[in-house]
Amino acid sequence: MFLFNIFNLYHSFKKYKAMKKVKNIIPSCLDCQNKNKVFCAMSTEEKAEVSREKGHNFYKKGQTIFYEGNHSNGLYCIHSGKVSLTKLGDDGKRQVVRFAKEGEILGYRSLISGDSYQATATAIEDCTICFVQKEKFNELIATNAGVAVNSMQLLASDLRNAENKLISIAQKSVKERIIESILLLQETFGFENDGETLDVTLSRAEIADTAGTTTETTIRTLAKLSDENLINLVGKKIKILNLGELKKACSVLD
Amino acid sequence: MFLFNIFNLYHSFKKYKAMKKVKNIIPSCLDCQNKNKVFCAMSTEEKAEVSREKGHNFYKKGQTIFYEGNHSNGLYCIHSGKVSLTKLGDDGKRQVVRFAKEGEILGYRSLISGDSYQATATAIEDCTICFVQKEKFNELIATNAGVAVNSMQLLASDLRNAENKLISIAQKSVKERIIESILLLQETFGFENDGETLDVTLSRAEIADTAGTTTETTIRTLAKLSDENLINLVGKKIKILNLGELKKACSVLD
DNA sequence: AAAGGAAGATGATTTGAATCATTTTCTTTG
DNA sequence: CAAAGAAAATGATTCAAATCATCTTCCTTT
Repeated sequence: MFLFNIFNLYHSFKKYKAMKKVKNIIPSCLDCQNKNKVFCAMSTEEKAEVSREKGHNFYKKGQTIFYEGNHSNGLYCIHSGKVSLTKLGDDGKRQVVRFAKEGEILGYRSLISGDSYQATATAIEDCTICFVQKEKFNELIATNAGVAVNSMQLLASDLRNAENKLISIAQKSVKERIIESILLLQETFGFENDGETLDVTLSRAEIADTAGTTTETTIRTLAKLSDENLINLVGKKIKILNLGELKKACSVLD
Repeated sequence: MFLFNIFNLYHSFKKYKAMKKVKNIIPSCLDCQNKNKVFCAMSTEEKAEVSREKGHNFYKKGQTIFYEGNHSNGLYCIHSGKVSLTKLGDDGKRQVVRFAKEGEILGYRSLISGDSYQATATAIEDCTICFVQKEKFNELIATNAGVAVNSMQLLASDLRNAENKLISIAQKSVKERIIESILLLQETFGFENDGETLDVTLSRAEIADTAGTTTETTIRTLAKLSDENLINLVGKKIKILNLGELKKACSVLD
């Protein structure tokens, strides 16, 4: 009975911690510490105004922020947490298009093109995300050339990444693609304090959807990479043991 | 001897015709008949100015307009002719990223991102292409919001296409991808006067590079599609016999 | 603490497409 | 026109990765 209470207490505590982490107070854009590649061009007044009008929301791990095909009525700016953007193929198979973290914006492209959202955004860990109305963003783009230029540059860089990914998937082996996925995760989310553990947790299936392969093949390939001492697997955590070799192995020098 | 002369004459004539086709006089931007998704926002004065400063060039089929990795110092606007944009994979295999025809602009993305050209542009038939200096384009973007917005929209639409292509290559069979390539060619270049022959001529190898497969597989797959009476092959020319069925066959309903 | 379900792991089998090899057909050019 | 080279076609073989099937481990929930 005593043990049971301890047990319960422990769980309540875990939940409390999780809640606490999520239900942070949202700072206004004025003192948002994230580096943001688009909104950084705003003046203090503009920031204050956006901040006044914006909304925000909490998303637990696994929750969907918006769906591919949904009508787009604004843009999302990640205040904290990590997000995956996926698209569905004709047969329903998921493909990760990119990952995003705090400071990054989602769904801005649809505002520019006037389309509906082109991908589904899902929280891969608990998130706090602000929402800026379509009208506000369009107004900003029209009045602040800096914001417009930054948006264009972001688009251009997303496009470059998409095309590079295209070539990878078209031409590289599964092993190389899985390595690329690991490297992408490293570049996007970096390491934990130990300097070698990737600071994300994905299921094997999610990694498979990133590399464009199946779960089974991903499991086998990760095991192989572990055998080769390039990475180390502890549960869902991936440590990169030899970044240089890993990078070498995914060029064709292999 | 007489016959030989006729023969020579015939060949000279063919060459002359080819030359004539290429060495057209370039109209100024003011009376350029191409519909252009970016420059259409320019005023008459702006057009006149761009026209005064722009250059132009002739490219024979097979010639390269610019190379991936080259420093970008301006943007190309296709006046006539057809172009393929390709990227090289790490192992040197080519991948067609997109096709472009008269009215479309090439290399603008590099100006926006400040990178070097991200793809190689090659004339797939004789071309006349104008060249606008980087400085001029940047000036336009800064002073004409319409041009800026149009550029953004173009970027956004290129990005959407790239991501869709990514999913296709990642998830679809070779047959489906080849059909998609044929459909892409149809959408980009349309039909000849007969309303069924694709108005482009590509080698099997080029189709393979578009679909992300090998030449042999492309040949076999085209033959199969021909057997199924979906297309018809006469030399390098492809006729689409049943557009509806073809579209159906490349969704997974297959 | 136990049950149930999800995720991970592993083996066996199949298969689509690449690769290699050769032949045939077109195109170009001296 | 004939030779040479490129592109297309076809067959045989190999192989990487998907699929199918089963089992284990981990996590959640009651």
